[in-house]
Amino acid sequence: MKKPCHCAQHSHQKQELASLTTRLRREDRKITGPRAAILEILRQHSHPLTTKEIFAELPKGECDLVTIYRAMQLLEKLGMVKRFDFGDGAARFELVEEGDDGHHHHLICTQCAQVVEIEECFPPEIERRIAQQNGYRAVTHRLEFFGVCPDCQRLK
Amino acid sequence: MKKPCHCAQHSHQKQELASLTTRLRREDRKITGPRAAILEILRQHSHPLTTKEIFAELPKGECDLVTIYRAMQLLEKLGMVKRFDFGDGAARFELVEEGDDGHHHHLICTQCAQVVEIEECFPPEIERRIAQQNGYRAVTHRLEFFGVCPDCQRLK
DNA sequence: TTGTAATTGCAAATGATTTGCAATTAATTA
DNA sequence: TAATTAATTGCAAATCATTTGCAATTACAA
Ligand SMILES: [Mn+2]
Ligand SMILES: [Mn+2]
Ligand SMILES: [Zn+2]
Ligand SMILES: [Zn+2]
Repeated sequence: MKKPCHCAQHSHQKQELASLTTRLRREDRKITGPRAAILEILRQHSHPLTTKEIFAELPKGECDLVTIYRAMQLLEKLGMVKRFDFGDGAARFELVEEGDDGHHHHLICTQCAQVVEIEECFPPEIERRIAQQNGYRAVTHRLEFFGVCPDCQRLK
Repeated sequence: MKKPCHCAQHSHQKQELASLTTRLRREDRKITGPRAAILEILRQHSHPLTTKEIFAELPKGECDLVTIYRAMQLLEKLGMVKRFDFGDGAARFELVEEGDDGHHHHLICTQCAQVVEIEECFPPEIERRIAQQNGYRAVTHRLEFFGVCPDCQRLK
């Protein structure tokens, strides 16, 4: 049996798993094998995953693809994951910290699909102006960047 | 037979239609009934249209839905239309002026889907910084705004 | 342990888009 | 103007991601 590790990094992760299951139970949801496994996989990745990428990482037979689709719908509704759209027809999901809305953007390589998490956001003042000029309320945006990553430039 | 009209507006449209067919022929493409009809519909709209919106506007029996899908693929490849993704599963297309790449954005009402064409773009200097910091080249972006339009605010 | 609502698997349905293929046609060419 | 041919089209069927119906299973509160 492994000794439990209490370093900052791992205690953070443990914390997270507990808080995730708590969030589910708070909504009268059950912690099931498939859900725990899905959350675990999402926790191990810093970039958004497609439904079938999650499926592929799951020990074979752990659960049906449909179950993942249903889980992602639920988790999104509960605000536990954020859905992203890279424009290739498959939705991607990323875990969201409690209390956060998960809004952020990515830079995706058009050749190998490598993903970089982006800190920058569309300037709020410009967005406010756009909303105001058109009389729209509660305006937000979807934004993703595309380009050629360093590796793919080399292979040119 | 109707007399030809030479007012600014119509001559502009004629010009455009001619230039559109020219662009096609330049690539050894044929000007067919369906294509002319599709281009004509696109010319009459200032917002992007889905394939089935185009289909619906076409005189019934004018052409098959598949033909529109194929036409949009061709027109996109030739740079005559720009494809947009509002995240609802259906691609939208807008005519692009010759020599232009059609890059721009929209503000979409999340309740009634009303669309506003947006002039603003993501600040180039910030995009340049994002590209540089990550070693990416040829970086561009996809960006759409979402909010509640004036009409839908009233109906609240 | 029991009761019950939540969850799951499996098959089938959807909806958008693509593909195969034989018949049709626009645009040359003779 | 008629013959020639590559491009185009219609129709059916195939794909792909995602959703839905339903009966069997299960988490978990009492
Ligand atoms: Mn991310
Ligand atoms: Mn537009
Ligand atoms: Zn943003
Ligand atoms: Zn832009």
